[in-house]
Amino acid sequence: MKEILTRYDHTKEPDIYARWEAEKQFVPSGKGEPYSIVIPPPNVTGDLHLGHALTYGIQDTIARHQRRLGKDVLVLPGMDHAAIAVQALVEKKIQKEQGLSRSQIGREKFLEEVWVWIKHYMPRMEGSLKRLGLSADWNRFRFTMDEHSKNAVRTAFVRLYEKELIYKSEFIINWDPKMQTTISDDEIEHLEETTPFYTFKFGPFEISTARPETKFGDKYVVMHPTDKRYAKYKDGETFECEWINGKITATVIKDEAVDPEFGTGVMTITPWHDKTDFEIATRHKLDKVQVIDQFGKLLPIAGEFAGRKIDEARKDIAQKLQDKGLLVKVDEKYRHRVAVSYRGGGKIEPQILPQWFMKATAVKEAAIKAVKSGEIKFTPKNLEKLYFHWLKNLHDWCISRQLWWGHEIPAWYDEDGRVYVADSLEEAQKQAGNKKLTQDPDVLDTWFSSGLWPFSTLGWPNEEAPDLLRYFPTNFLETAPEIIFFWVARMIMLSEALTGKIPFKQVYFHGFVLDEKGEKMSKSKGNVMDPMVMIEKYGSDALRMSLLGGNSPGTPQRYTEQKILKYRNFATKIWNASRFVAESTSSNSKVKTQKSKLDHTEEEFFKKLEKLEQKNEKNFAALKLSVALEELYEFFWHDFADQFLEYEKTAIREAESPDRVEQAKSCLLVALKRQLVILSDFAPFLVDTIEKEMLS
RNA sequence: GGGUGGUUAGCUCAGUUGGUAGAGCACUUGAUUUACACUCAAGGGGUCAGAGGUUCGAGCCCUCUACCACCCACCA
Repeated sequence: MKEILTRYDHTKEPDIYARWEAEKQFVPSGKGEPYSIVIPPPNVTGDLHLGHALTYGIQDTIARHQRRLGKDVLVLPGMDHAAIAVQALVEKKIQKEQGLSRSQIGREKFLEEVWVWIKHYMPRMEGSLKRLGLSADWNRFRFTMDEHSKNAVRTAFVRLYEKELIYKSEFIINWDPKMQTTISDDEIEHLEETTPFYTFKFGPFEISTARPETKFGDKYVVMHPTDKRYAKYKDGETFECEWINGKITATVIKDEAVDPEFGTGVMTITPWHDKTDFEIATRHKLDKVQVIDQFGKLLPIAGEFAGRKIDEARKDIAQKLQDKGLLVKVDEKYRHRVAVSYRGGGKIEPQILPQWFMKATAVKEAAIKAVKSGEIKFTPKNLEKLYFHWLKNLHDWCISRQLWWGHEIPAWYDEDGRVYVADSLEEAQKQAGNKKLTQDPDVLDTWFSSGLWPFSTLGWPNEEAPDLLRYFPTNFLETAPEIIFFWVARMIMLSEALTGKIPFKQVYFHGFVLDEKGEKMSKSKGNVMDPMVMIEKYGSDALRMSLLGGNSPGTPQRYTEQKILKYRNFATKIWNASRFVAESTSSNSKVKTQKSKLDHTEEEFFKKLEKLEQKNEKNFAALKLSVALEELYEFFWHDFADQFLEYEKTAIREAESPDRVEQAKSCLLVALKRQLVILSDFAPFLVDTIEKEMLS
């Protein structure tokens, strides 16, 4: 036998993966009980981060375990076009490289640039996923913007429209003036800000606002119906009132949305630019007036301020009100939250615009039931509460985006503005006769196509697609709790609406991977740890085990290189214990254990090993991967390597009969092999190498 | 304002049918012609956030309090 190194050489891992692929190890056999995982497609926004390494590590560990149990395992890989995220990055890129904005470059050219981006990053990311050891069937790879996905999206849109679950309507939406698009409520984050808070006279009332620049069109003054201070003012009553640009006629409105405790308990409303105000105005059928345009500039209604940017005009407007003697007081240190686009970073300005919506009410009951009934299980279970809470308060989902990169909306308009929804222009033309049609310029929210992912990847809308029949609903979905609403809930809703089935049976949520200070890793903070660099340094298995071990589902973990060291050392330990067993048993290939001959120590050891195997299976069934790994670590290192192996080593050296030596060797070999089986879920590269180099 | 999770060794964290407190790192002492120094052996270090309750028995179940983290919400 050739000399074996004292270290596991992880640099050969890519070759091992290539061999696995060549041997078609990850192509489902089609035999046995099906077990399917459709991976959460990473955004094609760049390189993978540690969260990806964690999620795919969990999925692959589960997949390998199921495969080892004899199931017909499909792991379907794919990637997401990430409409707004990728568009923002490409816009930044062409701005930097060519000094051009997207409008300067034009839609067609811009999309070419996007594809250049995609084609650059997609292969890199595929390589990374393979480097993580993800045992996926790459023949079934899907991209959310490939032809198949496009077809699925069009079909879904048309069907939902026909079921009246999708509609177009004017509604108050979140407008991002920076990206020039609508975004959904979930794409907003709230940042605290200190800003002056003004109180003005408004007729007989005093009203407070942080945003005087929106107040030009205000002509309704609203208070709580039971507020005694204003009992003498009747709902619908009008009065003359001096305001920014002269006299106006204002109307009193009573509505429960007003908090009597806040400020003066009276407010004026700006329905075009505020959600609450919009709702009040809608309830009372009031006029809605636009004051700010899509670029964040004031419209002619602002009189002398027209054309000015809102932020700049604010102080001057307040000054004018003060000059007119309408200012009561200013609180300079008012803290409030501003809505900011999560992706683009622009300040959100609500606007009323015609947009496409998906109705929530009709499918949310089914989505609640799917989880309540236990058809879909969440791990950790407490996230079910979060899910129910969100669904209960769910409102319609704005699915159109004024972007260029994304799925085109399959809707066409004739010259009179009539809409035709169809899965192709030809079909739309059939409905429209000989009228000239133009397609809706908007694209769909990226989560619309992601929401179809578990079934669109398996062949839907072809309901006879073999993969769909065999592997849907899928068994396991692994993702981060932060996208429980964006993604998990929407997949469940869309699946119920389009297939009548649940999309998956088990959802497993991992926690955030944080830096050593407990802070989120981000490029701007410079605390990002690149999984590929860690793999270069320590090997893929060490990285995987370090992410899986020592934490529990849904809870965040602080992560340092030290943690990888622990498992890199574990890998070395396994390597050397195996090396010792292999080298000492190589002379006699026909080793076997005969239970009758086992001595007490051996018997106890094997009893304990059997217990470990049982516990391992139980832990996997309960999705306690961390516990399973830690138990394995303890057992292998301390029970096996430190004690049992030492015991047999002594026996081999000091034994008086050859039989005793044989027995010791066979015990070691059997014990090692059984442990390697369990280990192969967590450390596939290492175990494969040991088997190939030492035990074949 | 509402919700969820957390508080266990110096640090980072595990720990479910409730049964004498665990790991990694760090620390102390020792070992070595060694499978492995990415090692081994021995050891120090914990009123498991605080208070109360249930129980023969509580890190674990219940109640309250404190602090931390995250999420949600229309406070103009």
